[in-house]
Amino acid sequence: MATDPLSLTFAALADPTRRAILARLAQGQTSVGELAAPHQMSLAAVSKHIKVLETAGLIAREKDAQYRYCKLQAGPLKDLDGWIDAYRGLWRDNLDQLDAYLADMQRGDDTNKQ
Amino acid sequence: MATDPLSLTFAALADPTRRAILARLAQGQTSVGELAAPHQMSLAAVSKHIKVLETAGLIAREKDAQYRYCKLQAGPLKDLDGWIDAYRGLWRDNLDQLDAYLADMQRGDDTNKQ
DNA sequence: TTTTTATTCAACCAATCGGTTGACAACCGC
DNA sequence: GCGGTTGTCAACCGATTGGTTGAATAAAAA
Repeated sequence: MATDPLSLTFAALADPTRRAILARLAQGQTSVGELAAPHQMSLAAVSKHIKVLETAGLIAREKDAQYRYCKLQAGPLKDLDGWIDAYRGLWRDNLDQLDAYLADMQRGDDTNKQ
Repeated sequence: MATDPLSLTFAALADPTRRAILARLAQGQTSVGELAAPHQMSLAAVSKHIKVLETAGLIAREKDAQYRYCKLQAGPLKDLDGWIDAYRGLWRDNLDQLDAYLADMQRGDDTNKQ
C-alpha cells in the first residue's frame, strides 16, 4: 500500500468497521473497549483497526490508567475534503449532461443514446 | 475487502496511480493507452487499475473501434462528499475551536459554545 | 490476407490485509 | 502481593493486492 498521507486516509476509510469507529468517535472520545463492544470480532482485531486509523492521523490516543482513550482528529478529513474540491464542480457538469440528454430526447435527437 | 459502495470508492481512491488516472479524466475522456502513458508500469497493470475504478463506479467505459474510452463518473465522489458532510462541522468546531471561540466572544455570539 | 495497434485475460509472485489465538504488560482494587 | 481488567504484541492463517509476463481478442491498416 502507498504510504502518502492521502492514500493512508483513503485506505483507512475503506473499511466499514473503521468508519463505524470514526462515527462513534464523532460523538466524543472513548476507550478501546467501548469502541470494540459493538463489533463481533476480537479486541485485538479492533485494536489493529484503531492503529490503522491512528497511523492515518484520523485519531489520537491518550493514556489514562489502564485505558486508552481515542479521539477523532479532523485534519486528514479536512485534507480529503480539499482533495474532493477539485472534483466538486463535476457532478454539476454531469447534471448538465443529463439535462442535455433529456432535452435531446425531447427534440428527437438520439446522438446521446448508447 | 468490503464490497459496499462506500468501501469500494474509498479503496479505489487509496492508490496514487488511480487518483492520477482520475485527475487525468477530470480533463476529459481518454483511451486506456493514453491513461497508461504517464505511468511506469505495464499496460496490463493500468488496465487493472481502471477496472478497480470502474467497479467502484468512478469511471465508465465506452468502446469505439479498438479503443476503450474512459470517462469520469461523479456519483461515487458525490456520495463520498455526502459522507464527509457528517464530519464537516468537526474541523470547524475542533481545529479552529479557539479562534472561533475568541471571534465569537468579540462579536458576543455564543452559538458555538458547547 | 497479413500485420499492427489497443486492450484484456490468465497465470503467477511477493507483500499486505483482516482476522484469529495466546502471551505479555500495565494498572486498579482488594 | 494477587487477581481482574484493559489493551497491545507476536505469530500465524487464508484471501486479496499490485505488479509481472505471455497469450488471446478485436479492430484498423497495409
